Amino acid sequence: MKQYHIPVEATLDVIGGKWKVVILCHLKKGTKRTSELKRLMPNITQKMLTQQLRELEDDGIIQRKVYNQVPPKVEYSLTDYGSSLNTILDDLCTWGECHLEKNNSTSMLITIED
Amino acid sequence: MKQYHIPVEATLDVIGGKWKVVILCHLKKGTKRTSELKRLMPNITQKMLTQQLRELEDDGIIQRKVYNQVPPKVEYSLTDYGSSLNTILDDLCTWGECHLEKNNSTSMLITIED
DNA sequence: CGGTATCCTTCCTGATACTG
DNA sequence: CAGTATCAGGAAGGATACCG
Repeated sequence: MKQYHIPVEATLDVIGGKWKVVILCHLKKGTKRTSELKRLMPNITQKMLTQQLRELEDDGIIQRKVYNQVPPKVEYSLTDYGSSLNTILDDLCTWGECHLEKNNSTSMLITIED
Repeated sequence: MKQYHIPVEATLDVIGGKWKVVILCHLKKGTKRTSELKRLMPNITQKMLTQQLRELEDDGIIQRKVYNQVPPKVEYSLTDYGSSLNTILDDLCTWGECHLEKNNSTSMLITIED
């Protein structure tokens, strides 16, 4: 069993992956299909997207719903437990916005509209 | 210039390093010497500790104070700007505590007393 | 459309030695 | 004490091709 030295390490184990916070920020706004997530994160590879989604699912943060149809359709959404991260996710987003403003670098931001 | 797709990526660029949140959680409780940080994080290597501290310093999150004496003494502390992360750090810690409790895994936690 | 498998690069670790 | 340097090995992440 894994051993931590301070509790925050447990949080990082769950949301510390390179793309997990970004994925959760998108899912916080609502259910998304795999292809939607991919489009919202142009720089993520298919492999990493699947991998990070699986780990979040295994930790009970997100829910995976498969529609048995052709072509396939898979939807991801936050679980109730995952929603307990909403405050943190909001604060992380807000801090990022302020950080960008502070550096007069709003031009650094490209927002892909939903 | 770096391009982001959503603001939270800017936050992750600053505190997304493998050990940065843990370091910041320790510094939030007060100024620490290098050796203290090393003791609080037994699993971090000297190299990574120095590296993560440098990056945090470059981003204006922490302050490095060198005392010109023998043996050398170096102290690290949060800057005012770094303190703007305090709420986030607290929430991350709290969530980790709840997560550990939920999994009935308080035994997973080893706290090294200051 | 969603996911796997393979290969490759980069980052991180561990150990050790060395400097001011 | 704090930091740098080196090098080997492992883990995490990325690029590409392929499958149902």
